[in-house]
Amino acid sequence: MALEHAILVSLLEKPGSGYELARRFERSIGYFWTATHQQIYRVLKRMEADGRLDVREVPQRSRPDKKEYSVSALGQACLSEWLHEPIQPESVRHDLAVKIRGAAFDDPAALIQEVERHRRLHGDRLAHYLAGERRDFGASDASAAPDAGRELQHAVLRGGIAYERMMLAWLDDVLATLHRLAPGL
Amino acid sequence: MALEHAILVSLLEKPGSGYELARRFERSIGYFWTATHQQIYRVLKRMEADGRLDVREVPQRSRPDKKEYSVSALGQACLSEWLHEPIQPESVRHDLAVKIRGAAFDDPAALIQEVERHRRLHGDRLAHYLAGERRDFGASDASAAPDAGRELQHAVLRGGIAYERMMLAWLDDVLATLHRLAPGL
DNA sequence: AATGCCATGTAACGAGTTACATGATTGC
DNA sequence: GCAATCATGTAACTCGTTACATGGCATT
Repeated sequence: MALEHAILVSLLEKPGSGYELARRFERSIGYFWTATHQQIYRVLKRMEADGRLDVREVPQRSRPDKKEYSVSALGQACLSEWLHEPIQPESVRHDLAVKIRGAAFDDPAALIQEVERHRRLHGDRLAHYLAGERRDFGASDASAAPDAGRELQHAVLRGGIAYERMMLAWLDDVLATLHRLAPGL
Repeated sequence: MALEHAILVSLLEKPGSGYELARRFERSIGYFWTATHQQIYRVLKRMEADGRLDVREVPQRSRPDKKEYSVSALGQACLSEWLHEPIQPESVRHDLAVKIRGAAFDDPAALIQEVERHRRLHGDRLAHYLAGERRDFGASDASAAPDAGRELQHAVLRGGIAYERMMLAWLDDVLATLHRLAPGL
C-alpha cells in the first residue's frame, strides 16, 4: 500500500516521469522502498485516473517525449491523511535466515560461501550509502538555514547505514558459528 | 518464494498441522518470516499435490481432527537444492521511512507520536526475543553435545535481537531529529 | 450466554515479479 | 554494426492480505 505514498513523496521532492521515478527507486528512495518500472507505470496510471497526480506532456529533442507527473492537491491531501494514521511495522522476511536454520538438515559448511557472498553485498551497500552521505550531507554548513526535508532525508539514510552495519556484524557472527560447527574449513 | 522453504524447515524441525504452523509463524519462525493461516493452507495443499509433503489424518478426542504434515524425501531434496543455489538479499521496505521523508511536506511534529509508538513496539519485541533466548539458550551446559540445529537457531535469534536493538537506536535518532525540527514540543 | 481456542477452508483483491515488446538516439 | 540509455508499455503469473464462513469444545 505504501508504493503510492512513496511515489507521492518522491514527486513532491521533485516532479518527474515514470522512467525517472524508476531510477530514483534504484537510488535514494531505494534505500527504503523498491519498485520496478512496470509496477511504477501501472500505479502512476491509477493515481492519475484517481486525480491524485497531474500529468504534463513534455516534448524533448533527440529523446522520446515524456510525461511529467506532479502531485495534485488531492494527492497531497491523501499523503497527509496517511501520515496521520498509524501503520504497523513491516513484517520481517529474511530468506537467508530460512537458509541458516535449514542448514541443520544439510551440510552447514555449504552455507559459508553463501553467507560470505551476502556479507560482501551488504559491505558494498554500506560503502555506497556512506559515499552518498559524504556527497549529500558531508561538511554541512552550520550557518545554513536548517532544512527539514534535508534533515529527514539524512535521518532515513542513517537508518540504512545502521541496518547495513548491523547486518555485517550479524553475518560475521553467523560465519563464526558455521566455522565452529564445521571445523574442517 | 521462500514460504515453501520456511515450511519445509519448520516441518523438518517438527511435523505438524497447518494450524500449528500458523502458530509457529507467530513465534519462532516468525522471527524471520511471516505468513497467515490462509496462505499456509494454500501452500500446504500445493506442496502435498507436488509430492513434497506427506499427510497423515490424526483423529483427536474433544478436538477437530487434524492433518499432520511431514516432509517427504522429494521435499527434503527440494530444500537441499535451494540451499545450494544463491539467493539475492531481500529488498528493503520501510513504511516508516516513507513517512519520515513525507513529513517534510506536512507537520514533522505530528510524526513524533507515531515514531514513539513504533519504538515501543520494537522494544516489546526485543524483550520478547530476549526472554526466548534466556528460556531456550540460557545457561547452556558446556558439557552438552554441540547441537548444530540449536546453534543455528540461536544464531538466527541473535540476528532478530540485533535488528531490534538497531531499530531502537535509530528510532531514538529519528526522535531527536524531529524534536530539533519542532522545538515547540 | 459469551468468549476464546482448535481446526479447516473459500473468494476477491491488491502487490510484486518476470518476460516480452517497441523505437529513437548516442557513443564506441 | 553493437550496445547502452531514454522512454513507455502489455501479459501472465505468483505472492500476500482481508474478509467471510463453519463448527465443536472448554472456560468464565
